[in-house]
Amino acid sequence: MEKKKLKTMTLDQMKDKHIGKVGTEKRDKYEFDLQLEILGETIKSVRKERNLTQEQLGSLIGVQKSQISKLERNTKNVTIETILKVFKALKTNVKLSVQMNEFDFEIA
Amino acid sequence: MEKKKLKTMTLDQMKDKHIGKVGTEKRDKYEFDLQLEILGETIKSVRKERNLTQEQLGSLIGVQKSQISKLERNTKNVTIETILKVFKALKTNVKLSVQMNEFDFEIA
DNA sequence: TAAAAAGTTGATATATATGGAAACTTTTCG
DNA sequence: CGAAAAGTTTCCATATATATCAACTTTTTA
Repeated sequence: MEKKKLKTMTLDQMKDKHIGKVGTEKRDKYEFDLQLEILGETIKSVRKERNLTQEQLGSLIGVQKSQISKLERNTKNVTIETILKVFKALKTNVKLSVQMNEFDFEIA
Repeated sequence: MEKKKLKTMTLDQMKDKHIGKVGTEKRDKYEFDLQLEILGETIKSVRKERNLTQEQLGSLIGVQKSQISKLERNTKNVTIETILKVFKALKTNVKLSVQMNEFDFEIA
């Protein structure tokens, strides 16, 4: 997690992406039904917002860029551990909400 | 998914668990940071609320009760596919929300 | 309190998620 | 356009998640 030379993202770089709103004001939030397909897209879009290449994200986690590519295009299923690892590296919080539909549950 | 003899959960059974509130009024919702430990507990608590045994839940999915036990006590990591399968059987909706912390992202 | 039901654990087999390496394609930019 | 950077894909190895079965422990209930 700790690196020697830190290059903090400049405000100008930020302005390019988030016009007007600054700092704590603007907080991007993605919410969606848990699906494999969407998850990959989300990783990609968060990574983009962090202005990272697949290679950079990979090195934060300790994997090759090809691995990131695979996760983003999810050709495969994913484990929770991987999800946590990726979003932690992206300094992004992940919440899971579980909502029971109705009381009409029935058993055989 | 389709079974011959359906035994719908009676309202009385429900009242035991959800005092006062009836039907669509009361909807249980669990929300938590995505963590392995909590997830297992959640499966268990939703299953209990559905008044199912591990064996019954297992048969809905097509696995043995021992497998459900392991998921609930999660001795292991879990894949998204498994999460989806379990909660679908429990007629429970699963949402994932992803929130970016700040703009203070830094790269080496 | 004994039997039945529910849940746990360990051994084991199999499927598949993770990951690297390298070649390849696509995008970016001088 | 042509080179560099970024992203993708294929082949492959390895770790591990899924799952069963059977024996065991714990809980429930008649």
